[in-house]
Amino acid sequence: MLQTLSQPPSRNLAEHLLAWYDRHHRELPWRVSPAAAKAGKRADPYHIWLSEVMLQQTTVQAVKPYFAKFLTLWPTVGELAAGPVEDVMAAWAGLGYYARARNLKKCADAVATLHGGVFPDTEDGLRSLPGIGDYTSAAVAAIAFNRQAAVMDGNVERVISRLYAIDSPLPGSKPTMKAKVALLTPADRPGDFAQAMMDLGATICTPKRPACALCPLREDCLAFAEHDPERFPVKAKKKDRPVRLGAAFVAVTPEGEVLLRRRVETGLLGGMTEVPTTAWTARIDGGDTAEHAPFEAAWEPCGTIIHVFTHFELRLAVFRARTEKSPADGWWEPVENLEAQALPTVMKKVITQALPLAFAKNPN
DNA sequence: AACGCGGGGAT
DNA sequence: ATCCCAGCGTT
Repeated sequence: MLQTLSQPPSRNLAEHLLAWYDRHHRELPWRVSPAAAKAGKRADPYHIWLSEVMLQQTTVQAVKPYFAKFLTLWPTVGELAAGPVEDVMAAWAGLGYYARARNLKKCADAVATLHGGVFPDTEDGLRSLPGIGDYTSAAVAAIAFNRQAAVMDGNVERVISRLYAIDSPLPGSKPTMKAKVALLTPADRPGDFAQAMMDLGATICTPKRPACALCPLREDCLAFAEHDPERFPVKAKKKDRPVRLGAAFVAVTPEGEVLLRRRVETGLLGGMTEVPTTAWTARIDGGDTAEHAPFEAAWEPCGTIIHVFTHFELRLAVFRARTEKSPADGWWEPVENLEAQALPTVMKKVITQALPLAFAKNPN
């Protein structure tokens, strides 16, 4: 015991956490369990990369079905690189942060053409690829390639800030916290250590009502000693969310086709598909919101939808019209094909408001 | 360093 | 209502 007590606490802590991880880790589709790893199974870098990009600011539960769909459509990074970006956008529709999908395709192209179809196996090499930043490069390097990289995401920030009772606010304290993680990360099993920290943050060291009684790091935790773990991490307060208004137009032909457009590649919902809308502004000029419709028709108001984005709330008045194919930007898509389009959630809300059965399994 | 960028689940 | 989620790229 004297030996144990005289060891650096960081080494003790990592071993303690890994022992907890061996018993309590979550089973995830892209994860190689410690038992399987001991039997010689290795993580597939393509699977780890794909899952990590999907998991950026996105919950495990939301990612699972998309991860399965992508592996079915594109079993290897080479097949993903060979496919058209439009198919990737359509498959990504609903998952959000669509720049990730464009960069996912760019990254697959770079791996295929610049790296012979094999992912770089170092943190720096990965960091140079599109859509891979500080977190994802460290995570893939550690989990897929067993590199001693310091992995820090929102979960780890919370664990570290509590462990050391860090009072300075995020994001300014991030370098300090990353240095702490680097000191804790073991040369042996760095990937499991990273996943253990994230599992701990996701299941025990939660934002609200953390289960400290079950925490393997309780004895080392300064926030627990203070009896107020929820005080951490300290964050700068965020701005309030403004409201933007606009109108959306769902035009339907007698043949059951809907007018669609493609949004510009950059910015909000970049490269995704939409129905025509007015600009989204703070106020709607006058009361006649149908005046900016894509063409003259008997536009019929059919209610308003509300959609909340990260930095503003959008309220769209929805208009519907039965019409012949009128000259307009975009294309006319049969209703039964809408499910296969790259329609973000806000546009599915608009279309459903105008055509309640548009996305039903049997539209009749 | 600050900001833009989705969508959904938990509280 | 509010917070948060295995963050990244741009300015």
